[in-house]
Amino acid sequence: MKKLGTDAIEQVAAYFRALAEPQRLRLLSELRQGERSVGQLVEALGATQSNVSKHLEVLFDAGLLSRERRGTSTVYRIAEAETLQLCDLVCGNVVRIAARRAGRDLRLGRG
Amino acid sequence: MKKLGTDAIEQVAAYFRALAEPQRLRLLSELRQGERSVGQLVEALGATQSNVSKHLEVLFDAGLLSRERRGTSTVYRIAEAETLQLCDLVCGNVVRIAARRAGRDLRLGRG
DNA sequence: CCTCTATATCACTATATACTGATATATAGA
DNA sequence: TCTATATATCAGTATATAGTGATATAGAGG
Repeated sequence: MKKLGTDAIEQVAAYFRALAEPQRLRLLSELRQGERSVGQLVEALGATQSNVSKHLEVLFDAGLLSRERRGTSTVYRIAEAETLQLCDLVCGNVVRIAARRAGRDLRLGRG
Repeated sequence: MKKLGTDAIEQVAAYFRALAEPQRLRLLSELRQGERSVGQLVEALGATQSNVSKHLEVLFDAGLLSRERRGTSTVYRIAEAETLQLCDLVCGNVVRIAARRAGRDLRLGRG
């Protein structure tokens, strides 16, 4: 990370913010299997249509998803392979952090 | 990303949430140069001590930072190299998304 | 113990946003 | 045009959290 300007920092924060929500991560997880219509996603998550639509909008605005109108439906898909790479990296980090914490807890604060 | 349980999803979201704040990204950017005391970070960001301390707590709780008491000071550092890798990846994504948007804007909605 | 300094935490306010139910918009077909 | 379906958006509420100033805590030194 070089010196980032205020705008760039805010953009990066916005990117992370889009990912900082369980429901949106579930949507990404679902879309990882392939493109899906809003209705299919509503079904898959068991959430309200309004809720899913709004979260999809957030992900789309953040540039994480692309979409395409198909008849009366809108089909969403993950915009870039790098998004998945990112999720994988974070999942790995989370696992490592959990392991580190568990280890420290077991050794009673020696980590 | 395999099927993640509710807890795991929430943990990943929490990890992203910790990163979803400009002030915290600035702290990470500062700490990328090496360990720093709270006072040094207050100076570097030009923020209040209370504010910096709280953000450091959030990053620490998320497992992104480690800390060490040294006299009356507390010194923070980035806990894992992977955290930086993550930031770099996101910075790259943000740049690409911006470029994609710019291109689409220029071509009037053909992207 | 007293004081100085560094840091953490508290009480409070302001703002952002997740959620819901209702409504608006858009497309397909009769 | 009228209807049905799919999706987007609106209005309202509840909750989370960023920010501030004040206070509490902890270590160093007299």
